[in-house]
This record gives sequence, C-alpha cells and structure tokens, in this order.
Amino acid sequence: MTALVTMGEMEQHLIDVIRSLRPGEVVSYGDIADDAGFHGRSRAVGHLLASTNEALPWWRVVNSTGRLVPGNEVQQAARLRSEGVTVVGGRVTRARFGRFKPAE
DNA sequence: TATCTGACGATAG
DNA sequence: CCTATCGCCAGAT
Repeated sequence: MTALVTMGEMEQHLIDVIRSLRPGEVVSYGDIADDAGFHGRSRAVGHLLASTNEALPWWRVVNSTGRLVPGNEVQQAARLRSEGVTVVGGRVTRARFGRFKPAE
C-alpha cells in the first residue's frame, strides 16, 4: 500500500477540517481552506477532494454560491437532502449549521 | 523549467 | 440570475 504518500501539512489540515463537518452542515471550499489556516487555497481543497482516496464527506462541500459539484449534482443533492439540507435547482439554499448561508 | 488544467472565488456586464 | 473574465494556487504533462 502506498496511499497517503505525498501528504504535506496542508493536506492534513484540510482533511482534518473536512472530517469535522457534521451531518447537515455545508461549507464552501474557501471556508475549509480558511478554517485550516490557508486563506485563498480554495482550489487546493477541490483538488484534494477530487484526488484523495480518504473517506471524506465531500457532499457537504459546495462552492461559494452554493452550487453543487458538476457531474455529481444528483448524488450530492440526494445525500444532502437525507441530512436535512434544502437543495433547489442544483444549489444549496439552506443548511442547518453551515457557515454557508445564502440570502433567501 | 515552462505551460496547461481545474470539485474555486470575486467582479463586471 | 446568467455567462464571461481575471486572479489565484496545486498538480499534471
């Protein structure tokens, strides 16, 4: 097994933040990067979620406008709804405890 | 080392 | 609300 090879500190911090997400909580890539102490590294979060093999709650992560992941919208919407998150038109409109809170 | 790509973000139209 | 564009950063080629 050669998993977790190029695991730098940043990746470890980002993973830690993502793992801390609770059911019904939805945050943006930028929020995760910021919480991990890497402001502006939102793209690193997306790349991590797309490339890692870790069991992370990827469906609780959306972009800054609440848009879901292109290509996985259906599955993501289903998972979020099962956690009580309202999704309309492929976008999160409301989260229970999320830092992402668009104006309704 | 140079260039391209993308699960991003903010702004302008 | 939508797309277009630019700035950003880490990986891939």
